[in-house]
Amino acid sequence: MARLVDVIEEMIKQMVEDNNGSCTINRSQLAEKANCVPSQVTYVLTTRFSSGNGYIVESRRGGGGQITITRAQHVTSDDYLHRMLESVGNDMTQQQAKNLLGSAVSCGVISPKTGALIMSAVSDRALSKIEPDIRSVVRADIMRNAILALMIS
Amino acid sequence: MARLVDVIEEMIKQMVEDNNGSCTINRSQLAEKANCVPSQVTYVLTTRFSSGNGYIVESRRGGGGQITITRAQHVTSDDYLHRMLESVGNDMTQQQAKNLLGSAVSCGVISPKTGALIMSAVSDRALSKIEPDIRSVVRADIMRNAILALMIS
DNA sequence: ACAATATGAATATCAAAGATAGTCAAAGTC
DNA sequence: GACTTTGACTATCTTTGATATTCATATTGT
Repeated sequence: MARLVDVIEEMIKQMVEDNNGSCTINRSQLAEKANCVPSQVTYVLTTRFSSGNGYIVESRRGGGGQITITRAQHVTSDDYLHRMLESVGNDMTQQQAKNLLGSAVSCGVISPKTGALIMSAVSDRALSKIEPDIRSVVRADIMRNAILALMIS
Repeated sequence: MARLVDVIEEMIKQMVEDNNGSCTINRSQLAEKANCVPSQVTYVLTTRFSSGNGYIVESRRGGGGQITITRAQHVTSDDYLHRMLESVGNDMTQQQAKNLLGSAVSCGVISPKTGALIMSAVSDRALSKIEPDIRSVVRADIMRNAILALMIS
């Protein structure tokens, strides 16, 4: 008996592949199709389509709400970014971020401007309201999402 | 299922573009055309045509009342970024961020790539580890820092 | 004629209801 | 013990409608 997670994961991946690397779903509808509660879809998305897995997930609530899943495309020159992504661990200090971005800039993978932009987003200053004990975890999350955005666009 | 907000937003944008960056509407008439209550038009104007989105909305009540929507012309991108920075309040929802960046992209102030990059950094997904009650405050912090980075570089 | 007021015609506001998606913890499964 | 499944509760966005506000014009009192 196939697990629900696997069924839903397959359904979504199918839709993404059938649609040029991106698809938009309605959570409740998909849940009904898969015969499960809506939050199960959310669970699958967070465990199988996280940024670490190479996907970007965007959503909107409210009337006509929807979820869009996009697969990051690995083009040849994205190898560096790919490794960069993998090298982002569970947490990341400001200094680590600076080093990582500095390397990418000096390799010409990203422009100095882009480097400065991302650095500003993960700086201690930008994250000052976050409790110190989870700050570097959030920083890693943001960094991963930023790298994915670079890979996609 | 198209959302009413999207339909009305499109109608207004079309009229603005068809008319050299500015148009004057009659709220009740537009509401009738879109098959909705008049206040829905007001809602669209406040959520999609705010000054943060690069529009100026003026209105008059009473007999012959009307609403004029004008696309603000931002002379320099620096100017635009300045206004953008000012329009970031104490907190910011994901949707607000998306609107703000979308406007900047469509005005050509930032590239789609940069827009996607910043969006990824302030997405709910990137900030999921932050407690919900301060998440939008942190989002605003990051957004402000990112805009500053754009202004500097 | 003039000023004050009443009337009708718009738009603004705000809160309630509706429609989705997210969160989290408890229970279940392997 | 880690992963999955469920569902009650929460957060966010949209839609609707009742009420308030504003403006132009007509009417009235002197």
